[in-house]
Amino acid sequence: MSTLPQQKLDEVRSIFEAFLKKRNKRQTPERFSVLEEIYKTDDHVDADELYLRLKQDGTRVSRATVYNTLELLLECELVVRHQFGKNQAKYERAYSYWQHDHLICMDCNELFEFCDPRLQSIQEMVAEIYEFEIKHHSLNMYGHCIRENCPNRSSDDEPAKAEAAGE
Amino acid sequence: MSTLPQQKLDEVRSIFEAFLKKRNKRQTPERFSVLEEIYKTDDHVDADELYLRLKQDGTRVSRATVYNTLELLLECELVVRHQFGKNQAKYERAYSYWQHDHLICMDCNELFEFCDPRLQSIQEMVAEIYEFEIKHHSLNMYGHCIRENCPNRSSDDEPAKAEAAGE
DNA sequence: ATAACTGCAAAACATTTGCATACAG
DNA sequence: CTGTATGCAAATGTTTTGCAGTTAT
Repeated sequence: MSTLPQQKLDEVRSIFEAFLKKRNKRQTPERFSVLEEIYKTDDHVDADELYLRLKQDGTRVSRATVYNTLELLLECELVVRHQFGKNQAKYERAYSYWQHDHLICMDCNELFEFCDPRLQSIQEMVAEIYEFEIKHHSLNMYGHCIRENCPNRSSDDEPAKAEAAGE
Repeated sequence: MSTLPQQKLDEVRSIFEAFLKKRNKRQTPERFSVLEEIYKTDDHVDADELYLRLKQDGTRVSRATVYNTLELLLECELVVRHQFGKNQAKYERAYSYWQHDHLICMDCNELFEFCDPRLQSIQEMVAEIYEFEIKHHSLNMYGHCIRENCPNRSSDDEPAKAEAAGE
């Protein structure tokens, strides 16, 4: 799933071209570099990581251009942005991939993707009740995984809840 | 729902006291000021807003202390933090309030709270499948509300999707 | 008393912006 | 050619940190 068939890459590229043309935006090599870099993997990358990867690949783009291009890619829905609790957005390719939700281990930060059709029903019901046109949603579940090598194992850092109102 | 009965405030306060004692932390007036300020309303406030409100109420606390105290309040689960797409966290009182999810209008930023029991089932199923102990989740739905006075009405800013792969 | 907490200001970090230069149309 | 996009560096906005002074225990 990590690498993408050339055909899909071409599709994605032409979607972006069409979008830029429609908006009277220029088709600069930097923009296509950013697009291709983000479509190279199925990672959830942040803007700086993307900048560094591009640099490492020998593509000279500035951070400003990376941010700028990501904004365009969000607008044409070729990329989605996630906010996983930190103040740093993560970006992920979106074309022809299932819309999924996320499960995050708070110990090792491992990230899993899942999908449950009931969310669609919930979304529709909420839309109807509140008279909204819902465009998208973001569902993240946070917890502890049970992996052997997960820092969870050494849980001296116990949640220390407040179940003691009258202690 | 905005104002809180004194009894609940006392409960919340003693939960915090117990938590601080358990952690060998000091019970400073600043910490209780922050707690009380956030429990005064059902708003979703950011750290700076909280700082300003405290200042206006005549309580002298620094931003650093606000952030610091919010961290403690998150740990004892008296407060929850939300990341609504922007890079600024919002905080909300949590004790004795229903765990709810959010519906956000992308035009006017109006925020609605909802709750659907199916989410609980989804959470349990995901926990079982991925062998996770899920602690909490965050579900936000984004869209357009249908209110008369919502900036949505003047939608010249149409999504401009990329449905034209072969244009 | 004394170790932890506070306020302040500076630092860190992510993101945005302004402006001179480069280049797509 | 022309105006838009780029790169750079400086600005912004949020959160964190270091340190001297203060205070709860």
